[in-house]
Amino acid sequence: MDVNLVAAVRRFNRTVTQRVGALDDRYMARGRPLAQARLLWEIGPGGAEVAALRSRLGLDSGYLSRLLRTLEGDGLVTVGPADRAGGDGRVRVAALTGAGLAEWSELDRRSDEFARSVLAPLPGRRRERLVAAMAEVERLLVASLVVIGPCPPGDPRARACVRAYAREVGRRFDGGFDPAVSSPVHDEELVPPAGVFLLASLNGEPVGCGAVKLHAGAPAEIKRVWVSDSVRGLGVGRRMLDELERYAAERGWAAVRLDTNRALTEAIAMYRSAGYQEVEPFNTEPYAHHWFEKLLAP
Amino acid sequence: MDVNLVAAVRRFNRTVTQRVGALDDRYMARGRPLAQARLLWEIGPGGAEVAALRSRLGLDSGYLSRLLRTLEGDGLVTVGPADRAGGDGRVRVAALTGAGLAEWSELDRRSDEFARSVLAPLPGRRRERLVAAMAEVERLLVASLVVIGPCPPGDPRARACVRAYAREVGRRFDGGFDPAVSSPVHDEELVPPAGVFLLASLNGEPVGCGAVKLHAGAPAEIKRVWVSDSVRGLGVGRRMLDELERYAAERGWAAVRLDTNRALTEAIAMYRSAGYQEVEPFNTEPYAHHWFEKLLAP
DNA sequence: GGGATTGCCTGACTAAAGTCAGGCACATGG
DNA sequence: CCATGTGCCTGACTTTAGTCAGGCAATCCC
Repeated sequence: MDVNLVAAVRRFNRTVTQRVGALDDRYMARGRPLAQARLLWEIGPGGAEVAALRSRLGLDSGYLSRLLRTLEGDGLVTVGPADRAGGDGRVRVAALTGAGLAEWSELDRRSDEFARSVLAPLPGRRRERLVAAMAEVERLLVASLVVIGPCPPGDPRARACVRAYAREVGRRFDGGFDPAVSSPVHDEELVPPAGVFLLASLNGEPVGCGAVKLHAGAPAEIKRVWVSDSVRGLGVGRRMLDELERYAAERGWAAVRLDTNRALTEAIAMYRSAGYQEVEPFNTEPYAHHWFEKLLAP
Repeated sequence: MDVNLVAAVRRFNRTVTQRVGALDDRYMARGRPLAQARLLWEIGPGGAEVAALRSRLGLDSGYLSRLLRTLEGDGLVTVGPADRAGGDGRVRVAALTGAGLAEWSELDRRSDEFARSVLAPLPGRRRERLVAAMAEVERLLVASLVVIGPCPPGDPRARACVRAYAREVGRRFDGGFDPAVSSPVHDEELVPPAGVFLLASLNGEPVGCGAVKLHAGAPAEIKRVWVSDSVRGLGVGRRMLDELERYAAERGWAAVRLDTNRALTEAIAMYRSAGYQEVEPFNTEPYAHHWFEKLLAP
């Protein structure tokens, strides 16, 4: 990887995280310990479950409990049982009191003020360029936060991805898409050792999927490669494809293949650029127009 | 200010400083307290004076001393008197030992690795776009770190700016620039109550200057407005002008004026866009081609 | 040369952050 | 309905970060 690019990223990290980050903290914690301020902020006007707070802030259970007790003692927060009927009686939710809400608004105001202080010294044009550049950095950084890993096909997140996939395909195919007509894929085929289902997640939210079936005595077959709109163009599809190929290659398969619909033009371009060759139809999938195959390096 | 811009900056701050910043810290501090790791890093292979470390890291004198003692105890650092002949016998320099250098290299390697991990998931094109956007964000953020404040004209930083100003003017004027020919400005004229000299600094380094003389019974006169190349285009000149005008207005002056050379085209454009009107020559400055005046709001 | 200043150090603190073990109440799956 | 697990809590700790006052030696400025 180009050394100049790496150096530029390092410079950016240094400038931005140290200076802006540190300043941001000072703005947040108004006399209050930073951890408390962050917690108060994270609870927010709508309240939050204690478990959610723990995972969002990455805090130890005991430490969080103590922080909540302190805020409760200051009259900013109330912690009580979740009042959802039929809910788990163990989970507790934290909510802001009137005073807590006032405090939260103050934090919100300060956060706003800080953002303004970043923009204020710039002339109008540059302001817009800064914001545009920030949006681009943010969007592209997201790519490094997407993690791809195996997931049972029955998992709700996996199901959500497959549904999103079907919805999109239904919207884009000329004559719509009827899952009953397409050749079916059963969950058992996507569980090791028969195959695998991979999920791409961003901060725990599913943003893409892909699967491979390891057919005995035939090339492995890639299915259901899908990437959410929110992260399209960030190379997630390509990484998914790489992972699926790697899975097959590591288990001894020498080739993978897949079929696709002519409406999915970006997908087709990606397959070609990833080294897939168009081949004669190898199945009778009614929605397919193109069939691809790629030989895997051993 | 546009609410959308503010919201975008806040989103950026949140994503970048919290996620990237936190990760960066984890990468840095390998088992060692973060403050120690940062200090080790800041000392660097070339060593550093203790005073410099204190100001760069913003640490309390006692705390820094203790940190150095700890690193010394771990055999990573040696602290000794500065060995420059004729140097101040009180200043001490910290230097890395062999083990310290190894540790430093490891930190460097990790920092590199982290930068790579940000770039790695992206396809090549996007990688370059990310780096370009980062560079733009960094550059434009710098504007918010520039502070403008009064400074005695005899201060070495002020002198450095005035020298840089004269150098640049000498380079750009058709026939060069000879300070002896130009109408002189004496330090006393730029000290309250006669006038003021303002310095623009970025992290303590001078990056621009400007001065105003409060003539009795005449418009105040703006002199020596200069901005370093490194921060040009970020609105620093305009801010400097605003501050100088404010200074004069607050003390009861109703107008400011200035003269300038035709070679300084951006400056002339800035004066016009800031509301300055071209007027007849009000002095006999040999290097001036344009004279401007602006009425100040009371 | 003597008083004030500066650079660095030590001792004596405090507050914040974070860890760990255990305990109670509720939930869940046989 | 019992064993096991989960969510939250408390008590008892440690480590890290940071502050403040004072002190010594070198230096600077009359």
